[in-house]
Amino acid sequence: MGRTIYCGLLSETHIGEYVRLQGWVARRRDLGGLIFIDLRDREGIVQVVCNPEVSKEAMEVAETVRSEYVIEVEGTVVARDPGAVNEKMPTGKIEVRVDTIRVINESKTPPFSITDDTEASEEVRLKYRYLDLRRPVMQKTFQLRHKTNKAIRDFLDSRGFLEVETPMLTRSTPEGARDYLVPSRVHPGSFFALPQSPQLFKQLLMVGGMDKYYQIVRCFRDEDLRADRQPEFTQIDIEVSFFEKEPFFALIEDMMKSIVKNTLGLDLPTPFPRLTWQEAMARYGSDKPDTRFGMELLDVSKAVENSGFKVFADAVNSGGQVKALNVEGRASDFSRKTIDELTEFVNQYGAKGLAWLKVEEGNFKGPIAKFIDEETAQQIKTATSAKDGDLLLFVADKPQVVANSLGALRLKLGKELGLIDQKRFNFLWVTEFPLFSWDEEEGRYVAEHHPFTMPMEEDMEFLETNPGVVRAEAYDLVLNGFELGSGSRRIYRRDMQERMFKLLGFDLADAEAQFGFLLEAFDYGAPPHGGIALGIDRIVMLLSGRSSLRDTIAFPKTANATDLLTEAPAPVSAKQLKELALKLTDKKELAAES
RNA sequence: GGAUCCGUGGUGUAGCGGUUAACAUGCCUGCCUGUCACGCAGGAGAUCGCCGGUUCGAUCCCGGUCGGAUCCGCCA
Repeated sequence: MGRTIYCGLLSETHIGEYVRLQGWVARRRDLGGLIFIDLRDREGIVQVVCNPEVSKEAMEVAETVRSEYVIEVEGTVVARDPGAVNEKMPTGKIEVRVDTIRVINESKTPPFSITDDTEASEEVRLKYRYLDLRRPVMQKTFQLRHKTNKAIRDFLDSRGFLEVETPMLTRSTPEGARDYLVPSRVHPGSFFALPQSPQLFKQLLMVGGMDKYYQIVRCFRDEDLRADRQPEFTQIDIEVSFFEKEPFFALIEDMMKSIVKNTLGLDLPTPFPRLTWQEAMARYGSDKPDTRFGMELLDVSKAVENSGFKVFADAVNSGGQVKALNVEGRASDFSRKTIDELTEFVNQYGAKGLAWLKVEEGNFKGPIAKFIDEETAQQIKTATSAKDGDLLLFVADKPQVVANSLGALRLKLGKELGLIDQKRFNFLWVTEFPLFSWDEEEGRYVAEHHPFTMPMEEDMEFLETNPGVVRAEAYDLVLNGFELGSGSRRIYRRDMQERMFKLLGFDLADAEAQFGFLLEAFDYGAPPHGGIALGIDRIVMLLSGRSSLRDTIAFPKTANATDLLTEAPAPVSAKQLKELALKLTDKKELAAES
């Protein structure tokens, strides 16, 4: 016979009821003549009491149980004496007076304490992930993740969307992330790729008349990891036919509203603010700005272009810019040593230096102050609104370096100075992304979003003449400085798609070989369409206030792309390799040859 | 591919060119009828990640390697 209720759901309303509980021993307090057990299950913890005056047999069993034993108890829910109430526990006003205990399974002593405040390193937690998952905070995260998925499905169902699955074994296509490859046994020498996203399939579903599609789908990218990047991750992938931008933005806003309402119970204001990519880069130095605090990038290029400080003037006159952050009122918090550390920080982003000025009694102070003439000083003050007690931090460089370094510095300072309101959820659309970006390595333009993105109508004329300025009908949804996902209106005509491939430097035969199926599909009445894909892991991470994607994935990979629990990846047998017609080369030998 | 930080009883940390390798917690035993981080008394528990070098002597210094974390590059 099963449980009658979860431990964590018991409350004063159950006083007097006879219950059967099944769970894990979180803690045992043996007072000699009385034993308390904190019993834990998915929903929480409740205290059960074994008293020989109630049941001598139960007492004897209770003496043998240890941490993480799986037990079943039966007994009566009773109110605790006023003096024995534990205000810190949700179930602290009651306890269960035990009649019988049964040990269902014993447990070795766990390697770390199964509590929210466990001290165990992440390495240990991942090795014993099944124990880590028992911690209440993990249980809550995965309940939140479930609610997120359910909110998405309920919402999209109510709007007439169909969930359609697409292949996991598909073909490798050029562009984009490195593929995870799967060798074909039936076709030696040929490989499937695991999908980076279902992009082409969802477009084909539109050609296939599905009209409104969504899928909660696993995606794979064989690139290096970050705290917010895993090699396999889950997207909510959405595509609609007869796409129109405004209704579509409203749809996604309503979906996010529904997610936040159904998980955290909060009402999200809509519509979300929008920034063009240009403006985001100019003001925040990022295409995914965290708008929970100010301290925006301030352009002082005009102010310093004729100044006596050569570093600044030269930067502007060679096509670069000079921008500043105004750390308002905090000048006295920054010593030379701390500024030196900030300089090292921006060096990582390619900035050659970090100039600074403090404002004291209306005057600039600092090593570069002597190079700033009075007129320039006035102009800098006007451009930055600098006043007494402020610290100005400058980077002079190419626009991209200025944006990257000051954008990152802004975030770092925002966090360290406590400027960020952790309770806020600042959603933001970033629109009008560039269609292309220049790839130094390849010496050609590459698609900023992907090669199926529609250029903006008004920029079409520059496609061949000045591709760098062409904007795309592409947009990102950003939350608190994290990119939740990207979408776009798609190309749906063969001629436009072929033009795009040409611009990307594909020769027509290659394009035909790799994307012929898509081009051919466009020949058969493809409807205009567009969509978006949002990272569910990241959504859950932000909603649950965690700082690592690993905390939102049941069995995540380490930074080194391995699984410490199963020890995957692992070598395979010679027989398996032979079946797949694969031969291994020594990686070290390979490296030596090249 | 690069940078930085970390690796010492089960867990989390301290430590020092020669120590009986320290502390907390956990674990074991005993006592304890209102605890809830129970308390008290006692006890067990460490190849100081691995390999090599320097040294009379290395957990400590140096080099390499493996593992973990964060960031840059990379991630249409």
